[in-house]
Amino acid sequence: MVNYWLMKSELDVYPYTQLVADGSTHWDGVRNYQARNMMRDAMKVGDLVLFYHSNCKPPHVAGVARVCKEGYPDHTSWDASSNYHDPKSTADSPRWFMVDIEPVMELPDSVSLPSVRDNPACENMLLIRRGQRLSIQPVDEDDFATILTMGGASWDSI
DNA sequence: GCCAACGTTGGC
DNA sequence: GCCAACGTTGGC
Repeated sequence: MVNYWLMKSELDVYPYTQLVADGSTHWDGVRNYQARNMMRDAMKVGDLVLFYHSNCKPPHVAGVARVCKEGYPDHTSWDASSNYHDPKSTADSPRWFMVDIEPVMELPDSVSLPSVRDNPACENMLLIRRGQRLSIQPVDEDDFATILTMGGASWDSI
């Protein structure tokens, strides 16, 4: 069974175009337990991801990605030279986990946060819930399909 | 730059 | 275990 997710990336830190250029990437640096648990336990190879650009005007869903490697320890957590270093995490007892994702397709039309907020079909999405900060969120299949349509795409284009 | 929301830390 | 202080996220 395929699950659906939304992953946030700051536009000026790691945009979707960079994922396309890289071919795939490991989603390191997540230091939030809820997000970690999703990557460690719930995200499976083949799951589809809405790639969301935050910290830009307007924030928007830029493309679709796919999980290509399931949860494994985030090695940056025990790398003392990394910005993401956590002294409580070691290679023997890793505290933080990541997945790998690969690009599937850039949306023909990016889907802005205001447009999601204005679409009644999206009213239950976590993304527009007040105070919602999670950088990785589960997405219902219906909502995933709605965003695809709003982005000028469809299941056939995946 | 501001600030609301929320997670984490650490003293008690 | 409580809770105040602090840090971070992220839209605006």
